[in-house]
Amino acid sequence: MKRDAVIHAAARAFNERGFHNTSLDDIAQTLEVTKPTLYYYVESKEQLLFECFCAGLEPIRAAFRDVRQAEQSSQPARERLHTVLLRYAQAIASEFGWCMVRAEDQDLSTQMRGHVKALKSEIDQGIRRLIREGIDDGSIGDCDPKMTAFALAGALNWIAHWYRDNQPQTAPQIAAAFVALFENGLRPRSD
Amino acid sequence: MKRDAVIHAAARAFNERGFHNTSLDDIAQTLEVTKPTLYYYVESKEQLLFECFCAGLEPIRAAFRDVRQAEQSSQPARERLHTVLLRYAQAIASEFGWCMVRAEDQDLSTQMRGHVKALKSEIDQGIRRLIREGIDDGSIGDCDPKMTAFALAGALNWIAHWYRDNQPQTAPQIAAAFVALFENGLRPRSD
DNA sequence: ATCAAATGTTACTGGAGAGTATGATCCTGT
DNA sequence: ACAGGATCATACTCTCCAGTAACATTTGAT
Repeated sequence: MKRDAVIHAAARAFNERGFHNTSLDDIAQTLEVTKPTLYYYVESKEQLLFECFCAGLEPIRAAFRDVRQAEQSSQPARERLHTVLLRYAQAIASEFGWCMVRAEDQDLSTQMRGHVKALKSEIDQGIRRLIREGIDDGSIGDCDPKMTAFALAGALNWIAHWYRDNQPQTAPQIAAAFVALFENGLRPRSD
Repeated sequence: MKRDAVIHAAARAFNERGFHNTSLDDIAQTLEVTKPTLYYYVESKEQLLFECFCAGLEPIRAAFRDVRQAEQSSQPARERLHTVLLRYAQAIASEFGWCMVRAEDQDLSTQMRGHVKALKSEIDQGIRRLIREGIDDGSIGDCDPKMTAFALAGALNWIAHWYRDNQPQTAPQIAAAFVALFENGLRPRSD
């Protein structure tokens, strides 16, 4: 579907220049078509942003589904969280990172804003739940799940602000370094 | 100086509606004046954003100056980092948080963009340095200073995305929870 | 009192860009 | 071969808003 090409081109453009500094003419030019062509595939600039958001979010939701399915396995929750965070980081480093993380609510209509909030909240709750499970099974030390989830997600979301494709580290390497820090903390460990 | 009132009003407006969804008329209305009055105090919308950025950043720079001055003290670097991060978090939770963290480079002219980048880099380098010192004096475990600085700053910067004044937790409480997590890590500790 | 400077206002310009009206062309099935 | 939908272009409209010109008023120093 060419519609996907439009979504991808939009995501890349938003990534580079931001939503308001990207005109539909810009996106069209990238695809070597004209603006009305875009309107054939999408009904407004706002919807374009929304689609980019959803496209980028999907891999993260998939990660949650996977660990949920493996829930019966005796794997401690901290390791399941580890898995989710790795995939989360890669999603944020994708071309959709900007749309998921930096786009402003105010650029969306009330309905879509509601959708977006619900999806974001779903992710947040998923992380909190894994943290609670970790506290229960002893794989995670005592902490406030809400604040901890904010801190973890924040550090990873921030990747969208500085990551570029020509980075020396690949996304998985960055994710691994981050998760190691979260797990071990700054203070040296004896074990 | 009334100029400060303009800066503050702009910061609050950008915070609530974003840069591009805020017109100068909006800001002027908040102050019960008209648009040309703003131009008496500031020469462009862009400069307004820049000033907000600088105003918000200043407390962070001050925090670095303070710990630098206390460098001779035998305080381990991890504790000095702790201090800086607490003040950093409060700065991000201020009304200037949006301007420091969410504003896009592309909304600034080339020169100002350069300025902003330099200032941000200065902060980043300061954090990295404290981390290196901590590794050297043994108060921080082995880690990559660059990635660690990104993770710490990212988690704190992210506060600007979700913090609202009516939050149950105050900014210092949030900061304390975050720093505790960074220091101890998720894995339970025996000590 | 008076004249600048400082501080504001009303009423514009100019450009950018989202979205559209209208019509051309291509492609597919019959 | 040709009807009709799918795909795309040209050439607009319309609104919003940053920035400005020209003019009013207030304030402070002499």
